[in-house]
Amino acid sequence: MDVDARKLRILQAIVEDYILSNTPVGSRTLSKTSGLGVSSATIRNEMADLTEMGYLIQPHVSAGRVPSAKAYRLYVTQLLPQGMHEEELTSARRAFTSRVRDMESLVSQGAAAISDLTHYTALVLTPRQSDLTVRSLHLVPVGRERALLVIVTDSGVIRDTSIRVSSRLDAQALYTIGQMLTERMRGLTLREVREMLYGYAASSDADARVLSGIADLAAQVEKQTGSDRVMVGGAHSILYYPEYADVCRARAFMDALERKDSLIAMLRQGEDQLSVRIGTETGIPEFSDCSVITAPYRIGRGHTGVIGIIGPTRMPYARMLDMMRMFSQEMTAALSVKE
Amino acid sequence: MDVDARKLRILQAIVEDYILSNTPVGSRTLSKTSGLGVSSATIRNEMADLTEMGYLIQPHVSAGRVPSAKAYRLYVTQLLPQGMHEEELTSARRAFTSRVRDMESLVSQGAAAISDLTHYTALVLTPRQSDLTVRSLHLVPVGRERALLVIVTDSGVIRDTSIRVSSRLDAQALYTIGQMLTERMRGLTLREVREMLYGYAASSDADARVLSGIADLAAQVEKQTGSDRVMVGGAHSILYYPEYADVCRARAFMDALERKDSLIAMLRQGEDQLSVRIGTETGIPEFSDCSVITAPYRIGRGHTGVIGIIGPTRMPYARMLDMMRMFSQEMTAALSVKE
DNA sequence: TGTTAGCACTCGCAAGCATCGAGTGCTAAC
DNA sequence: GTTAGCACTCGATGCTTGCGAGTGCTAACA
Repeated sequence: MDVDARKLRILQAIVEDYILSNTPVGSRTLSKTSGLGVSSATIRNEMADLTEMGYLIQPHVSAGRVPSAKAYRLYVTQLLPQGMHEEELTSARRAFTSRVRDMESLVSQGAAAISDLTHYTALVLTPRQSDLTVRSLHLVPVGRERALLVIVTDSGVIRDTSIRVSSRLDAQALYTIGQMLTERMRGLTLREVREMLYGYAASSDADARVLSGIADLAAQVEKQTGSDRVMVGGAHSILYYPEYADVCRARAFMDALERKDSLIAMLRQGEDQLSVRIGTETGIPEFSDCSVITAPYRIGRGHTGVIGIIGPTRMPYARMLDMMRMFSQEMTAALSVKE
Repeated sequence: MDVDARKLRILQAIVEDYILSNTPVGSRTLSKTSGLGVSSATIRNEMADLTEMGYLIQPHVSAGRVPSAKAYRLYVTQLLPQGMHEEELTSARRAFTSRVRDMESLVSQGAAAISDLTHYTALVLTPRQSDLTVRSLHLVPVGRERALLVIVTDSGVIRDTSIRVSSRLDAQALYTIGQMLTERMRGLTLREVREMLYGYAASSDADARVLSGIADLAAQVEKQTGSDRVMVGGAHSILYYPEYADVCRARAFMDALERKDSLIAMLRQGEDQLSVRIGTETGIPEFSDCSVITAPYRIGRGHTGVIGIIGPTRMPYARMLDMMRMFSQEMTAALSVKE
């Protein structure tokens, strides 16, 4: 059997009706409201075909039809209405840019901002940074035996951590050490820096305090740069959708959000382009009734992070895709201006 | 009427039974399980008195009794069992200290750690910092026209923000400016620094770039130090309590957690000592079925932050009080070692 | 005078049952 | 190919009923 033009139009009407109403769509209501100009009986016939083909699901024999994941997939791939809601988009853009003005807040508050503006749960994956190259290193005294290590990379990203240093080192000495480290490490990747520092810790004949300081530093650098980090914003948004009126489901959803490693894997998969994953396509069982829209953002030369939203499969895809595309552009723009 | 010793014992038994079971406590079960050595009829008489006095509530005539907020208050004030669960406490202490090893993670991850260990929603209020005094300032170049401003205070707290600076300033110039600023501002409070910087911005005859950089900086300092910040951890913990099986209630709870200003006001109220607030004592309508336990922690000389947990009034108060006391000690210890 | 056994009574809860109505599938007519 | 008509399905709603945990009261007892 073939999905002809009329079937497509009916399917589109069902999906869009269901997205708004969250109740099974009946043939009678559809023939009245959709403006297709055919009677309910005709629509019933087509619906029977679409059900047979797996695009529609009947919760029970005397209820209307509900779109399946396959239907959403078809809808997103072929049926998305284009270029609407310009005014909504520009106001969201304004709200977003005014909130994430500086780079630090971009990643930490980005998730909250995206969630606020979409009313879905937002995910932000920070770029992996082991292969950024170092531009300079600085040591700033912050107290007895403590210094702040600042690493400036060629993408302008700062990683700063507090480390322990020898009490014999004053501000001037730390400044000099910073310059020395900069000279030796400029142009190396963070991974190389980490390995070099482990080398130092093993071979240097300086006193134990400096040794342990450097080892500390290496460990910190490794921890902070080697692995992806993911931020979740607005997890409670899900409670506003009737799909999650059951607390057990909401709980399972939120627990899944805590398992950062699987989230990271999911986000990394759609790393290079705007993508929609529907139901089981997410690869996470708890999200099999959800859809995930992800978009990459770039920081410096080719290092990508990912932003995403997650919500019930019943989602206004067109609007959300436009929004995510916009957020991605804004994040990338914000991060490249600051270099 | 008087609350005699036997009434107290019965009330204690009811509260503790209810905390575990979350079902109204009946006279028959109580006489069998509590080991009070009196019959159910006697307990019924006492229960009737306690109900009349406002300590117990009857959901309906043929259900057992449920403790009122007044009962919890009496329980917390007079009836708390002392010095138990040492082993649980030490294991929690170990888990906590291993997770919040350095100062940066202490505040940001503290909320998550406390929530994980208590299974309640955790709150961490950062100390107000406008009256810390400055020890030194540093400017670190992080890219074209951008520098990292690091403020070191006498409590060892670092506030760092990224600011815009003139492109004509290289690393050496920034270092010198940092030294100059340090000389002028050492010993001033952050508030004075902010005002001084506004003065600079208004009066200086340097070029516009430096002016705007300084103004930027002043605004940032004001933003980051003037106001309290509160972190919420484990908001979804609430979903595990049957009291919040209704999604509407859970939603109201989480929405209330988003209103940071009222949270801050609540936390600041119990600022100086370990405190329990029950039901309406929290001062937040959405939390009128909740209890809040807060404990102060100290950073440097006298600057206090507050940690707290929030959950249903049906809460194992003795254990949680011990835990919060411990967390408060650990936070204070961790923050004073790092000075 | 305080405690206890006994008993009638209350009322939420779950199960059973009838009713309702939105929506379907099928058939026959257009 | 489309449509009107009609019997049928089945979840949702609402009502009744029986059950049982728990109460309050009374009278007997120590």
